[in-house]
Amino acid sequence: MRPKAQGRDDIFLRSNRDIQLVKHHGRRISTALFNLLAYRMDEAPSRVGIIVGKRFGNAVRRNRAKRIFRELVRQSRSDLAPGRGLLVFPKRDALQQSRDGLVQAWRSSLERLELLRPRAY
RNA sequence: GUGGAAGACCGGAUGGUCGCUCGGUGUCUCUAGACAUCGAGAGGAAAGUCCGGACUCCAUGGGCAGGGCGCUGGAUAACGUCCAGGCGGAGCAAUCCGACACCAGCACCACAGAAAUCAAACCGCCGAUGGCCAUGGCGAUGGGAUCUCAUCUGGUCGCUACGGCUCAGGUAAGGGUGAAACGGUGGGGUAAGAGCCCACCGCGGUGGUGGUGACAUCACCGGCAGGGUAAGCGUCGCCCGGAGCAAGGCCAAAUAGGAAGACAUGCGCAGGCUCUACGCUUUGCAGGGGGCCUGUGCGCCGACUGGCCCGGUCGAGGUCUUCGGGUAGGUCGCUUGAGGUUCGAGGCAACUUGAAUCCCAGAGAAAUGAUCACCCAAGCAAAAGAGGGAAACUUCUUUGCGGGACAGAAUCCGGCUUAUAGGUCUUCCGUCCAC
RNA sequence: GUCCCCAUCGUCUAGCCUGGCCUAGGACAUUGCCCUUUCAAGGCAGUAACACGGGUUCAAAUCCCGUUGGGGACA
Repeated sequence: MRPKAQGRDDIFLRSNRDIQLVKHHGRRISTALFNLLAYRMDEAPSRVGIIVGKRFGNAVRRNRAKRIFRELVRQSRSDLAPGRGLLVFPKRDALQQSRDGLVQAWRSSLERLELLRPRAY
C-alpha cells in the first residue's frame, strides 16, 4: 500500500490487509520448524510475510527469527512461482536448527505446495 | 601466601563472498527510480518506565485541594541523583547501611496484664503516726489478810516500753504480663520505701568556645521533665500548571450528523469556647493552623476557563458523557547536543572552565544479517618434553575437545533500579610466614 | 513508543482505604458420610488461596519500594 514499496519489486508482504487475506483463505502446511500459509493473489511477483508473535521470546529472539527467514526468502526468490502470497510463522526450534536443515525443510514445504517454478527442475 | 573491602574499565578480533538501511558524488532515464563508487551503521545496561529536564500543544488573575521531598553544606538545567561532612548502627579493620524534621490535636495499641497514658494500685512490703487489744511495768483509788508503822494479795480506772490485729493509712524497692509499664547502677537513709539525699552515667535548660552549618566540647543549674505509631490523619519547611513525539504542523483521502443515558443541594463569612510543636513585638496573644457550637449570607439558567471555588468571558438554548459510523497514507518534527576526545587551569570532591579538534545510527510490522576461513580469553582431558621441590604438587610449551553472558536504538539528554558468562587494572584492610 | 490499571482456594469474589479477634469469609466445583432401590436435589463434615523479594511496625493480605506476570487506552 505504500507507494514507496510499490515502486520497486518488494518481495515482502507488509500491508495488514494482505496479511489478513492470506491468513483467512490460504492453504496451511505445518512442519516442526515453522507453519506456512499460501494463497493465490493477483499481483505478479510472489510476496512473503513473516509473522513472529510476542510469545516467541524477547526482542533479540524475535528479530533473529525474522532475519533468518528473510534470508531464506532472498536466496529462493528466483525459484518462486508468481502470483502467490505466503505467510510464515516460525517456531522456537528454528533458532536451534542448523542452516542446512532449515533450507531442506523450506524447499520441501515449497514443493508440497507446488510453489516452485517448473523451470527450476 | 591467604581472606576480604572499594573503585575504574573491557564485554570477542581480522579478512573473503552474498545481502539490508541512510548519506555524498557521478552516469542513465526522467522526477520517481536504476546502476557504479565512497563513507557510516545497537548498549552498558539500548531494558523496567521509577524520578528529573529539554522540546511541542493547551492553560496562564487569586485561593483551596492534590502530589513529591525531608540531618547539614555544596554540585547541577533539574532531580528522589552525585560529592563532602555530622549523628546513629554493623564489622577487629578497610569499609558498608540509614524516608535521619515534628507525637500538640484526632485515631489506634489485638492477646496478656492490676494498669497501655488523666495516671492508678493486683500480689507483696510496712503499719513509724492514728485506731483496737493488752501478758508486763508505773500511777491513782478503794477492799481484804498479817501484830501498829509497813508488807502481801487480787479488783477497777488511766498511761505506756515490747508486742499483736493489718482497720485507717504509707509505698512503688520486688513479683508477674507484654513489643512497650512515669531514668539506670552503687551507697546512705527509712516503719517500709522512694532523686528523699549523694557519686557516676543518661536526660533537660542556660551560657561560653570551635565550626558557614548539622553538630561537638566545657562550665553551671535542674532532681527528671512523663510510652509507641506520622511508609495512619496531620503540623512545619522547600518544590511542583496539565498532557505527552501515537505531542504537534502541513498535504492527500474518507465521513455528514446515528443511538442511549444523566442534568439542585453545597459553599462562604462572623462570633464564642478550646488546643497548639508553628509565628512574633518573647511569655501571652491583633497572627497562622486543628476541633466543637451558634448565627447569618450567597447560589440552586447553562457552558468555557483541562481537579474545585471565586473572579472573568460567552450564549439565551439545550449541554455533557458513553456507544456507534468513516479514514488508518505521505511528509516535517528527526537528530549538532546541558555532545565526544586530548591538553591546561580552579576545587578535598561532585563539578566548573579555557584552547584545539571531531561529526559519531536515524529505521518505520521497523535496517546492522547469513556463511566460510583463521585467531583469542576462561574451562576439561590425556600424553610428551623442560624447570622448581624431600614429597604432595606446581609453572611453561605442544596436541585434542569445547568455547563468549545479559540483551536490540524508536524524540533527545542527566540519573536510579533490575539482568549480566568471563576478564583486566588500581588503592586499601585483617591474618600467617620469612627477613 | 507513551501513559494507566490489576494480581486472594480449581473458578468468581469479600476483606485492603482505617494494620491485630484472619488459623482469611462466601458461592460454584471437588472428596467422604447420611438420605434414596439408584440418580438428582437436600443435610453434615473435609481438602483448598493472600504472585515473588525486601523494608516500616511489637505485629503486614492490608502501608512503602523493587521484581515477575496479566489487562487496557491512544494517531
